[in-house]
Amino acid sequence: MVKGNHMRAVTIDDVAKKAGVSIKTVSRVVNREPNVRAATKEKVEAAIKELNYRPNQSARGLAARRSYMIGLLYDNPSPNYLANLQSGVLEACHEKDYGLALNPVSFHDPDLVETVVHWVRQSSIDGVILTPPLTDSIPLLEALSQQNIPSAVISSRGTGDAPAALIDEEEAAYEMTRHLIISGHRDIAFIKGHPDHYASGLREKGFLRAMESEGVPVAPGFMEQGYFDFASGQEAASRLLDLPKRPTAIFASNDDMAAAVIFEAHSRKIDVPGELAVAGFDDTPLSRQIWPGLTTVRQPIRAMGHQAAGLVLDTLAAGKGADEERKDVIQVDFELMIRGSTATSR
Amino acid sequence: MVKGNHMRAVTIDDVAKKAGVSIKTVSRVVNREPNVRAATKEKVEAAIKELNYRPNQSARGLAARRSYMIGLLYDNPSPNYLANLQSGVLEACHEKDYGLALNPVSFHDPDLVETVVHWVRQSSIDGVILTPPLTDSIPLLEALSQQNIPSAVISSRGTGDAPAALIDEEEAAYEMTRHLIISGHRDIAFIKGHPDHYASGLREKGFLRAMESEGVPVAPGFMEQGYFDFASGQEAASRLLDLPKRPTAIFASNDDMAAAVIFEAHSRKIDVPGELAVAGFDDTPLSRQIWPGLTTVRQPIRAMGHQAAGLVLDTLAAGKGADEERKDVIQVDFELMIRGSTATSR
DNA sequence: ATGCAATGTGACAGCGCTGTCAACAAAGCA
DNA sequence: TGCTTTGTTGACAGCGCTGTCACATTGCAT
Repeated sequence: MVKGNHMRAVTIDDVAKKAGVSIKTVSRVVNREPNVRAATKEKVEAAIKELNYRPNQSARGLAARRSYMIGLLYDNPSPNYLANLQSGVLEACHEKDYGLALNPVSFHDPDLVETVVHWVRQSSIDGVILTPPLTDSIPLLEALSQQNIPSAVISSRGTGDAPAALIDEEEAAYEMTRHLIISGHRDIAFIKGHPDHYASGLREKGFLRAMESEGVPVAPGFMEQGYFDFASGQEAASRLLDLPKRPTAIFASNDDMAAAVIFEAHSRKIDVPGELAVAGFDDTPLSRQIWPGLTTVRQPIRAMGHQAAGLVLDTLAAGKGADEERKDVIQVDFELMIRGSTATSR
Repeated sequence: MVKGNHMRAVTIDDVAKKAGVSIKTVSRVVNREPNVRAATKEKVEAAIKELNYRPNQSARGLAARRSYMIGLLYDNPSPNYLANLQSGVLEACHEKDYGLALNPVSFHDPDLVETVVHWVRQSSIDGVILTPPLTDSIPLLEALSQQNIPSAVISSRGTGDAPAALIDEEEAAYEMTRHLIISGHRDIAFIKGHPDHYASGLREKGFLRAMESEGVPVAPGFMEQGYFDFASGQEAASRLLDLPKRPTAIFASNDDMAAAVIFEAHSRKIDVPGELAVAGFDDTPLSRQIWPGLTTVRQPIRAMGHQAAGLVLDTLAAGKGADEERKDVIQVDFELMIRGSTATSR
């Protein structure tokens, strides 16, 4: 029952002693504060490296009244989305020696705002990243802004003054629709995304704009409501494929629903892409793992996560507050991934 | 440029004042320490509730020399696996007011042990959860044990003395194989899992045991090496389906590889399950999203994450150290999910 | 040289909590 | 009844760091 020789971790004092300076100077170097002479800085950095010193987060957090953590808020996203995003965010955090706290919440929770604000306060979370559909909750955005909590949103509605990392959803949907039209389709159906997500509207708008600009009418019954999950996609597909004159192409607002369309087509022995072309949105791994490969819009989720975290961390580094109305919007490029599900054979 | 009316969060002093006791007593109640009179405890709890008090983690961490965080170590798992597991772990952490720190590492990193130990020390992580294949790194397990860092493993090799949450991998593979045999197959091929994972061996063993006990020989060339990812599954499937006398059933060691088999079959116009039955392992969402639905073994990953976190937190609560050789192993039930990919039609 | 701002550095308090230990109350025992 | 034992509570130090502010040093113009 040896009580573990918990050899004391190296502290700022050790570093200060070794470098022959005061702990405050070490603190300055660690926190990249100005007004440290280059020579001093080097000495300290050498000592840090030699002792392999890493500041104690609890002590830092207590003294500075912050946690050196940012929060990631999400509501039941697809595992692929979450894993990718998280990986990007984590990377950015790691670079800046920040921690990441996860907080799964519910968009429809009536106490959402209070829950989040209280969580941030009591954990001294320094900033938060919001993912859809939370990015579209005006009350939440307002509360965060008003409470002076630095935040960034992923793929937001673009409204609100939080910095954002996003793609041009409408343009992406527009181009995908054009791809279908150019491939020769005219009977194109669309499965809408979850109405809670602002992006759903943008994707729909892009679709409609392409149809209109190309002079292709949208047949009655060709706009179906979906909710971004497989089951809703399946239902929508089922209705579309039961239509007396069914579409020759279906554009679903995300990959899960597109996969469901292909699933339904398969089980009705409808050939994809021969009799039905299918397109999705997101480029999740799923799109490469089903057959035929799913044509979709690639969103660099991981990169967006990284960017968004960067935005929050920059805000933190800069003003130590979300005061100055920085309205950064990082728009990253999407890419059409053309795969088998829209292949035009003949 | 208002400096944010960061209304001071409620502290232990506020609670103590309101309850008319010393802060130490509040601390006792919060930490469920013994020797507090019931009446006192109630007073304190009332005050806590009324003020909506939650202890400051940084202060707690600093004073108690621990972080009230556990770490989740993983090496590039599938997004589905990670998301599920994490969700379970997070839930358990939440219940006990613990935080979760994520740490993606690399199994093949030569400094793995040092990296992990140092991370745990410097972040004062209180305990860790390991996921495959890290669970199979003897040096890592030994280091954690020797350094007295409470840990639990998910689906471990069962060796080592860390508590574990696992399923009977071999039995699951055995039963799945029997399912294929009973369905009338005799030409059954097997795609092995990543050799770094101990579970791969168990699944293979279960397969072989079933074949042997049913007196079904394994044809030459019917054991293929895979690495748990789609690409490797695709290569293995490709080789198997190119065989002069190809299998009528393929059992892949996980869903990603099984999906790849189905993909390959589709692209060669081989009917699944008519000409080729396919079985996987894990029951990821993918298995329901491809066509035909994938027969697979359901592992309750989320529940296992919850359990594993519970094991670590219990250790923490109990001995405040990993001293007493607790060798808990929670074995959870698996379930055969029979879907279209092994349907026996005729 | 001399003065004065700009720059660099350190002493020290204290962040909110837990561990230690001492004080005191209640209960058990002879 | 006095004494020990056990249970309950509080005073206080200090965890490792940052913020504040005072002081030391430098650069530059005079």
